Amino acid sequence: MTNIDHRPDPTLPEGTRPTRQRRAVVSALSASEEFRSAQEIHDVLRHEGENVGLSTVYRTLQALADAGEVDVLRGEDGEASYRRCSTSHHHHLVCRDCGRTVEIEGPTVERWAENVAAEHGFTDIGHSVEIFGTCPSCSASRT
Amino acid sequence: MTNIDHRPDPTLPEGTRPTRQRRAVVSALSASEEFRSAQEIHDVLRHEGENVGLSTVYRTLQALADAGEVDVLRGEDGEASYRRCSTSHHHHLVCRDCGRTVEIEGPTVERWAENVAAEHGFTDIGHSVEIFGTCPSCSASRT
DNA sequence: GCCAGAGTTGACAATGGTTCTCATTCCAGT
DNA sequence: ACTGGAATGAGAACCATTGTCAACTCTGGC
Repeated sequence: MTNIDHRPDPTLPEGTRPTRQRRAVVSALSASEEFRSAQEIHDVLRHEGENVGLSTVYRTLQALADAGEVDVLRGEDGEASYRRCSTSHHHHLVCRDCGRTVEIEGPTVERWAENVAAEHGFTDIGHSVEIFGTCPSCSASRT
Repeated sequence: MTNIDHRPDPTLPEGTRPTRQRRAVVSALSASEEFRSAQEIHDVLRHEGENVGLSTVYRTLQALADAGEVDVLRGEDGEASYRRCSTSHHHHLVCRDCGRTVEIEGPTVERWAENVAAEHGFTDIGHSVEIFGTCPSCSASRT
């Protein structure tokens, strides 16, 4: 599957050892276009014969997330999902049926968020923006 | 971007019985300006002498959320928090230290989200926007 | 190569929010 | 009051996530 948008494979944070386990997690992430939960990644690795402990999967994903190497998305149920992402700041357009994701850039929103927050005297501003919808193919296959 | 101050007390969804327990949950929500987790509300009620089971608190909050009577916000840890909200569509500016919340309206973002999604052929569009920051009083009391 | 020590791992336990179960209780209409 | 369906609540179950800690494994220095 071609990588149309700029989403380089994640790289391990500096100062960490490139162990077999961590490489496996990274490669599992690289192999998938969609968001995967820690548990799913753990399963994938198991089926590939790569034995990696669940704790390690969690730890590695968290490290990657902290380093900004992967996106973290929280589902309605609060479960965290991870996906490789472009390094620049961006948001997501997610299909609520199939989970297909498009990365979005929006200078408009960035500025808007900054302004609104500043107006209220808030500093140290961050924001999260997710757009949900039904993607073309899913709305086509709707009975 | 306007600051909405009108936040009516939530009302029980139709077709449900206005029991003592449900009333208590609603009134607890009405009494608070901030987001409260289900557990917190349960505690508040307990201290008020209103005995309401935890399950019931969860059920009631979920019903209210489904009916759009309250806002649901998921913290970083995935815990759900509830607050009464204005009925119109809006977003939040949340202080990451004290949890203080300001409701935000942003026609700009609404339009932007619609457009972006439409560009990609997505339909049935919804979105979630939250802005995080440090509020004036919290940034003042920082050591 | 060998060693030492810090980094890393993983089986398992523990945590904690949320949901489920089901016997009991409450409500509305007759 | 009577009755059936809705609602409740104590506790168990669930399950993602985090903590524990002994065993293991890199890496740099010798």
